[in-house]
Amino acid sequence: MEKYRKILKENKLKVTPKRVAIIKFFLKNKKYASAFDVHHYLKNNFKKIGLPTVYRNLDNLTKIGIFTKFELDEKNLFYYGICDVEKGTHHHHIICERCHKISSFDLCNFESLRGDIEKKTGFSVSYHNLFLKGVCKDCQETMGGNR
Amino acid sequence: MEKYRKILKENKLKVTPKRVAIIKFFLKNKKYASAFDVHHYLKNNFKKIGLPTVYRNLDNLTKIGIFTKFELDEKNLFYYGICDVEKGTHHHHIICERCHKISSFDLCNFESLRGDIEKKTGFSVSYHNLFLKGVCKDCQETMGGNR
DNA sequence: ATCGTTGCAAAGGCTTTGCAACCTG
DNA sequence: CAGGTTGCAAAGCCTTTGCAACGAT
Repeated sequence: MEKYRKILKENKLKVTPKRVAIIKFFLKNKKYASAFDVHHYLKNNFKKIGLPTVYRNLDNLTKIGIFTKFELDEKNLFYYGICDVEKGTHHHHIICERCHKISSFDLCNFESLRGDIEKKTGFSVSYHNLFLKGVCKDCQETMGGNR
Repeated sequence: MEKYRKILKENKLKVTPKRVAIIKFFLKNKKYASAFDVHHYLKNNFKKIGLPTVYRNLDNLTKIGIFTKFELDEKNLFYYGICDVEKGTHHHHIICERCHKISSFDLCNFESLRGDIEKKTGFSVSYHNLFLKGVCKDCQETMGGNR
C-alpha cells in the first residue's frame, strides 16, 4: 500500500480514505470489478459513498497506470482491475472466466509477427493488444470442487 | 452482394432493403462505423429509417458473422465493420487510425506463445484476441498529402 | 397468410457533470 | 487555507424494448 501512496503523490492525487479503500479492494480481491461492484462493496465501509466518486477514482487511477480498464462481453460495461506491473512496462492482461482474477504477463511475441502482418495486410502497425481469457491456477485446481 | 443474400437466407434473415443498404454501406466504405454513422448515412437513402433499425441490423449481422463489433478508446461506443473472412475462420482485425479502414488477417502466432504464457501465469488460456491499430497502405502512401 | 422487420416513442443502464460542502497537504 | 475530492441530483448518451403497422417469402 505504501507503494500506492507514493504513486498517488507523484501524480498529485491526494491520499483520501475512499481512494485508499478502492485500491485496497483490488489488492485484496485481485479480481476485475465494475464500478457498481466496487461501490457495492464500499458501502459496507462508508456510510456515504457515491457512485460518481467511484467512477472518478477508477478513472484517475487508470490514468496513472494503477488500474487497467477494459470491456467484456460487448455489454457496454467497463471493468477495472489492478495492474501489477510498472506503468509503461509492456504487458498484456489475462482474466479468469471463473473467479474474475486478472493478471498481467509480459510475454509477447508480437514483434516476431509484425513483419509478416505488415507485409500481408499492407498496414503499418502502431498498436497491438493481446487480450486473453482463461482459467487461473486456483480455479483449475478446485475445478469440479465447488460448482 | 449475392454472397450476402445467401448468408442472410441461410440464417433465416429476410433480405430487406435496409438490411441490404447497411451491408452495401460497409462493402463500399470498408471502414468501421458506429450505429450513428450508419444511420446518418442511410438517411440519405431512406425517408424513414430509425436508429433502432440500424442497431437491430448491426447486431443481427454481427451474430451471423458478417460484421465484427468492437469498442475503441474506452468511450462506451461500439463500432462495426464488415468481416471479410468466413465465419468460424480464425482471424483477427486491424484498423487504420487514419481512414478507419478495417481488415482481417489470419496470421497469428498465439499458439506458439500459449505454452510459455500458461507456464508463467498458471492460467489455462481459452480465448485470445489480438487487436491491432495502424495505418493502412493507402494512407501511408498519401501521408503528408492531404492533412 | 405468416412471421420477421421497422418506426416511433419511451425506457434502460452505465457514466458523467455541476456545484456546494468537505477535507488533505 | 488552497485546491483537490466528494455527495447528491440531474443530465448525457448510447443502446434496447414495446407495440402496432408493414413487408418479404
